[in-house]
Amino acid sequence: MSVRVRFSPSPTGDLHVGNVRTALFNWLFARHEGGTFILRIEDTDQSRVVPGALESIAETLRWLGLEWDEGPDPKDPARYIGEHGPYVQSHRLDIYQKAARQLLDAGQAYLCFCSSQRLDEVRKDQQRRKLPPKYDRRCRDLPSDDRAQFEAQGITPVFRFRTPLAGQTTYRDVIRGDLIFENDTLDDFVILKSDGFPVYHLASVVDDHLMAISHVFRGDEWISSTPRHILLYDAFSWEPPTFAHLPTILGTDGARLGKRHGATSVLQFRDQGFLPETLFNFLGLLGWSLDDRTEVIDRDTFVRHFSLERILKSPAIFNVEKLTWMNGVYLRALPVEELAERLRPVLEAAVGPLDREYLERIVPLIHERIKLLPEAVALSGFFFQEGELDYTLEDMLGKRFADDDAQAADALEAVLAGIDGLEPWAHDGLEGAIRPLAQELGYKTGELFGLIRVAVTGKTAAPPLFETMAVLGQQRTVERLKSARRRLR
RNA sequence: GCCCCCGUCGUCUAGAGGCCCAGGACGCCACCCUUUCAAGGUGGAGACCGCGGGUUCGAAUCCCGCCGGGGGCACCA
Repeated sequence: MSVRVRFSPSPTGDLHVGNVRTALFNWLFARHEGGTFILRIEDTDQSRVVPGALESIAETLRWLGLEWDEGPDPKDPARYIGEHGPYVQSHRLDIYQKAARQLLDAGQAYLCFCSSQRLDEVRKDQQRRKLPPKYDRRCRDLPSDDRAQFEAQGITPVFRFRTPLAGQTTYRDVIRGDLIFENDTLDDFVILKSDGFPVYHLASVVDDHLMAISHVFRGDEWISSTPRHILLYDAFSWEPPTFAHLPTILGTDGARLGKRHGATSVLQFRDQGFLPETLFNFLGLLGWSLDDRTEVIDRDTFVRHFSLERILKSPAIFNVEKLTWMNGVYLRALPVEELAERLRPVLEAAVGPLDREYLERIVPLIHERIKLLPEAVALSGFFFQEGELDYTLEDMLGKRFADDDAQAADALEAVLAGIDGLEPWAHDGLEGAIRPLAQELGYKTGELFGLIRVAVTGKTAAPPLFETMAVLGQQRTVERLKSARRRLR
């Protein structure tokens, strides 16, 4: 039997890391098994649909390289890819209505005319009496006279599933083993709403069957709903798929990921300067591991080794610090030209159009110093700055020259003299001219270099001095040294 | 209230009865390298394996109870 899995988000907003981890595991399993990865949009609650959410979902998946084999065509919402479509549930209403009708005719479902007010009252009363809130089955065996009366009043009924009153419903979860539920803890849930839309349970069961889904990987918040789904498969005489309920991803405080946790949307992480390969790797390791030591894993290795057996049961807290470390790892692994191109948009937004050659000389200097793309701006800004640098005398003078402006000025003077007319203007020549000066003037190299560093970059922490001066160019370097000298007068 | 799931360093995890007085990674702290910052290297602190009982010659690993955390119980998904 061929492996067919689906990722089926609701278009209610951006995908957060939990959703995406679910998508990733589905995708990995499909690729590992040579199966099919399907994207399905579950928009049966029209009131919650957010415009643009579908586009955002597609963008997130594409950014991470989780391409789907069947699903909506991102280029044209009216079309779709695959033979089991459409893949947007609101385009499949007739299918669900037919299915609901089928259950009704078979006596597996019934019409319910109860108003939402009555339902609310029943629920409130049950809660007040510390009873589990459950539909009281008022319409389960409604005499046909009553039904005719309700219909005459023009009440649109909902379809409810006729849940067995006794017995057990069980299923085997690949990750958690056998799960057993008493049917009397379940109630007669709605399958078709009065607006003609199905409820999740019906829609997903019908679609998973029609789309020949073999494995359902989804968040573990669905564990308690699964018996309902099993009951539905039974009612239709369909073979249920294999279920695997993935552990939750929690926020730093151990609570469910939500608005209070800073960035949780994957697109936000992208905008903060994380690379897609970082998110892919990191999310792939939340609830799954390759072995006892490997942390950095490329996508081919993930695909090759992904296995159900190594999926964890326990929830994981999303640790941004480790994510940031990992981004540094991926950044450092990037070839210079590629990093330059990824950095270009970020830098150009800050300093304007960039010369390719200049950029590619700067990138190696900040390469192993950035963990996030936008950090490049702060780290390399002085390379692009025109005119005077902004720094304090205190920073420039450091401990050694703190009370001795005149000595600092003399030192700078000596440096200027040393590099005057230097040819070629490159690392080795600069070092050859400046390093001996420290000893001649009686300073430690670090003391002299520190002075120059701030004069030239405006910062106490910067890339290696001579490389920096070489890339910065003779004219700018000399200008800045002179400017620093002037400030000391 | 009822039902279900989960429980190894702060965090991500390895561990499927003896290899574990528990290994790796992030973070943290030292030291080394070094012109600063990074990167890299070495070392360290950090987990009485949620707690209490069993079973066993032997348990993080098996069983029971408890506690803690999370989820579900909608004409939401």
